[in-house]
Amino acid sequence: MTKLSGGARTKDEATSVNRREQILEAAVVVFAEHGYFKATTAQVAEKVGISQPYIFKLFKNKEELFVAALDRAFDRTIRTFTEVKASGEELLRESIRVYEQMMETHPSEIILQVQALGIRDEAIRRSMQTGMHRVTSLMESKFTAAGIAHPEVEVSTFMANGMLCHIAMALEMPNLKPKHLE
Amino acid sequence: MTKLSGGARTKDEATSVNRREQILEAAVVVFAEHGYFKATTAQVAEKVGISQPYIFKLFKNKEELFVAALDRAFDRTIRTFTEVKASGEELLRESIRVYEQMMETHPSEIILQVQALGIRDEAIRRSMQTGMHRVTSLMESKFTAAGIAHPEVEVSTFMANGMLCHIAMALEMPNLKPKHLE
DNA sequence: TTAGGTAGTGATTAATCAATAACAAATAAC
DNA sequence: GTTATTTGTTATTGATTAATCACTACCTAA
Repeated sequence: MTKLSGGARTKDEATSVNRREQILEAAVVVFAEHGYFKATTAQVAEKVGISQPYIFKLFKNKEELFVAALDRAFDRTIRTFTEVKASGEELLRESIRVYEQMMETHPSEIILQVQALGIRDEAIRRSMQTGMHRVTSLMESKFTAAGIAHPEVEVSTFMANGMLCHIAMALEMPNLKPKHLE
Repeated sequence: MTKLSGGARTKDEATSVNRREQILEAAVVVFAEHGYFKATTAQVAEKVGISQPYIFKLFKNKEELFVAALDRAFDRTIRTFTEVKASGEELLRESIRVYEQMMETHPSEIILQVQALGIRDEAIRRSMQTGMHRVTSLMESKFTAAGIAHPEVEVSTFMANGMLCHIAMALEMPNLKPKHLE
């Protein structure tokens, strides 16, 4: 086997870095399906194909695992919106488009964000706060750079409709989705 | 003591109807503070001044208690918006006003609604669905009766901003509140 | 060849809590 | 004044599950 440093090994090899990723991927799905408290670390482990205790070698506790999964979801959100290259008028339309795309490709991460809204846990709330702040700030700078008239108001409306969309999905109420999207 | 039927006795008397109300009032606060899963029936009981098992004489289980508390929160929301007597232009402004008032007078019920968004439990989700539907339908009929141009779109925007407001409160992020409110 | 690191497991536990059962006291009814 | 009903309590348990501990197998570098 070739000598390799760090995490740059082949994909199916079990480095702890790979395991972390696998666990996170499973955790997002399990947490989204059952909710933070009902989901068990055993379910996550089973999905990955490892033993339940091993999760605690890579994550300090269940809370930290959830926070890491949540951060992952926000990372994707940020990345998705960052990649939007559109100017002026089209920025809003294009942002909505990629958002809707993300709802289809990564529904569990959306559900996770909705769940985190209601969890009263300190660490999770902080993670949620910074996540929301990151998205808001990003959109504000993009809207401003695009020369949109009242960026603050537009971003606020964008976030409001985005959250209503999230909620419609989490509650399985398609009729609740923002109306002017069509 | 006068013989009375139903729940129309003096307030400090311990009829099961009164107890139900007391328990619900306490439950709203306890659930809002700790979240559905972390909150214990013992905490609710302590706040009322009764024993923990007695709660199960009046509510089948914890889930039913939460659902009853949630329904109560939506009942108030509905009542609040129903009482708005304003026509045309002013309906929206007045609706926002009473909503903001409710956020100050009954914050726990708002928090409860946000929490319920993320709970994956069947019964709770159904209750949340009908709650959201009731509010949406009510506002739609009011907006329509007031002769507002595109009632569906206006209601959707109203709901979106309302939910963002809820979220801003639950996350303690005042900056997240809809911008055009000021 | 041995010393050390990485990846992983099985067994267990300590704590928590919803829910039940069995009992008691007060109130109302006849 | 005795019976029935409502209102409540104490004691207890059954189930769940995050987290720890002690241990093994394997690889690799000197």
